[in-house]
Amino acid sequence: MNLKTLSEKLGLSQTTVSRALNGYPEVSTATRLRVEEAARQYNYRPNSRAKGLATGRSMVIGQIIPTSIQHEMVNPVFGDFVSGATQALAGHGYDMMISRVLDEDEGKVYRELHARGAVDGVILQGPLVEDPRIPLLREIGLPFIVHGRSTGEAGPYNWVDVNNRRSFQRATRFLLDLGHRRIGLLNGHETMDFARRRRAGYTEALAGAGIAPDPALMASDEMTESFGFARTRDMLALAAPPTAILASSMLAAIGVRRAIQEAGLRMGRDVSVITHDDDLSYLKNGEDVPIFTATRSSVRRAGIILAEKLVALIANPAAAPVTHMLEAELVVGRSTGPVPVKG
Amino acid sequence: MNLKTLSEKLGLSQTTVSRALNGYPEVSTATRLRVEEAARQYNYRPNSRAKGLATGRSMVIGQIIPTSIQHEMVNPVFGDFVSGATQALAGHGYDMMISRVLDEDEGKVYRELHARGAVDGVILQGPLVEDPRIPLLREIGLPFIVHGRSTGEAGPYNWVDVNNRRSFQRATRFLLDLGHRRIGLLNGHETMDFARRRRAGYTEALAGAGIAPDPALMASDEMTESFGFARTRDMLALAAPPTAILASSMLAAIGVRRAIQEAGLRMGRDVSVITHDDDLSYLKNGEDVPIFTATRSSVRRAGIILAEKLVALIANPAAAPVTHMLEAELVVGRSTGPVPVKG
DNA sequence: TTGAAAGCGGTACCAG
DNA sequence: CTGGTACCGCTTTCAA
Repeated sequence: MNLKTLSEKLGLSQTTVSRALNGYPEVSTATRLRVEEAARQYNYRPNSRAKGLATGRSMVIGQIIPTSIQHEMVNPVFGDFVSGATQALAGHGYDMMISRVLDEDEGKVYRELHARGAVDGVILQGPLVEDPRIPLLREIGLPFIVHGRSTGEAGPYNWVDVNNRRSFQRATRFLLDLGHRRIGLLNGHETMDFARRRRAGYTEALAGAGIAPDPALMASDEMTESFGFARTRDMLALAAPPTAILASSMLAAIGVRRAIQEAGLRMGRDVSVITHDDDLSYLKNGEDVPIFTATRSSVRRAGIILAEKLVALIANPAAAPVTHMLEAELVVGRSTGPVPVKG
Repeated sequence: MNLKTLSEKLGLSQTTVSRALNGYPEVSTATRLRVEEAARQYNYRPNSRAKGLATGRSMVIGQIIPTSIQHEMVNPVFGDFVSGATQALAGHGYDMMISRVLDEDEGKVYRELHARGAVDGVILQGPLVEDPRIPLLREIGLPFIVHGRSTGEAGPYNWVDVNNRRSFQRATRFLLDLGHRRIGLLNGHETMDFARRRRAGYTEALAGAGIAPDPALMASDEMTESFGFARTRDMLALAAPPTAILASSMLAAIGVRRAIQEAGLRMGRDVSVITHDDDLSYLKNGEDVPIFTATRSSVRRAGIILAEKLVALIANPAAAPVTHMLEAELVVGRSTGPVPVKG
């Protein structure tokens, strides 16, 4: 069923039917109701491509899958982000399109998406320090919003980020307050902006306690389970092992926990772990592990907020840059008293 | 840059330029080269919507995000599937569009996608036993391929699935061969077709060893970490606890490991765990934990295979139904000798 | 081998 | 308040 046949059935012009369906005021109520009824009856939906051609907008938002370069695996919370963003976009009539790049040349893809008119805007994931994609998107004039920020980027841009620095500062301070002095940091790749900020928060908190950061307690790499495992094992083998560890991702944390277990130690007794995670069963079940921030649900929420901002941005490109800072919740466990400090 | 201005710059008609760019044979080589050069120079890309309008195809494949109903969280391997599928689709000029439904009425979304002409085909995720979406898609005539199968579906349909039954049969048998007699199964919701098949494989293997399945050792629910934790804890508290556990997902397995640890037991010594996982560091590091199948990479591979089949299917709708069975690898650990059996 | 023109299915301007 | 018509950018007959 298309507009032409629908209007013929109604004995009206395409113009009138279109207007009735799109809420234009100059249509009589009687006609509007009649048209809406018929549209419902025939299950009419305007063709997306035709509509897009006529209006010059695609009503599609693009996103490039953030795959880790080495293992071409996707962050496990990606789905949650997409779920949130897609839901929010749908509320404004937008669809979400996913792309992927094999090589490093993400710029080529953005250029092409724009040239084809395939998307009205894009979401930029996993920003690096001094990320070249930002000036590129600005140059080609494709509306975009960044999930995260990019240190070193001078110009204005729109972003939604979680307060990584502050979160890790608080988490570190929390551990310091419990009496820990040797705190390990398993961080993401420090080309990634978020990782840089997390380390900053960590070292700031240490500095506040008069502790110089120990390179042997800081690792940064792709956040896989084996990374978490290997580095934790190394750290636990040190002459002065850490009594607490900050893990920057769910996968890494799994490795951390396993390494602790294999070393014959117990989490929350011999070694405290703070990590991004969202399963509060740790707390519910009395495990002495403070949880840092609710990744899965917060990522979903970030997707929603980000999508809303992007839609607003496209509607009004002249508006001032949009920024939004999410504060991570620091959910702490039942360990109100100090965790026994080893060594 | 659009076709009109490009052809004007070349002093050719739109027709000729279009033909040259789309590889039609009736264009002289000289013209073709000239056109291609100009297209490159001006970075010309045909407008997707216009092309789609003219050809009647959208060159877009749709997919609805499989969110778990209760916790609205997305399977962590979803991103890997999308990554694989998107990559394969891109090779054929297709884009991937993601949708999401809030209510149970996925059918409405399919109807709309089809009516709008937004997609040329869809990928169906997470099929249930007797899944109503399959007859629905058939009815509305939208090409589709199922990731998994649906027991009880009489008509023909296209699918790509992993051999869940056989995998769990082999895994169970492997444990039986090691001397285990009490084997727990943490399964997904058994409305899901894959969960039903996994249980079948499990019970078949037990039957082969003359063991009657014990309801106290079988749990099935949404595969979260807390599910894995809680049910494992329950099972370990039994008078006759399991000496091995089959966990149906990565998240559940995390919970399993934690419960084992909390009970003061050691994995691979007191309790063996077989699970879907892909981080081979377990093996590399000598942990006595057999790994069942490489989820992340195999899901990615499934995405690729599925996308290829769907593209072929759309190109030739009259062809016989496409089916593809993936055999899961059973990667076993270093425990060539029997694992000490407790109790 | 090339080009003119008629769609594809909508939107939106301009009349009436 | 309603309708005629000119696009939107591309493909595809049909003629030349």
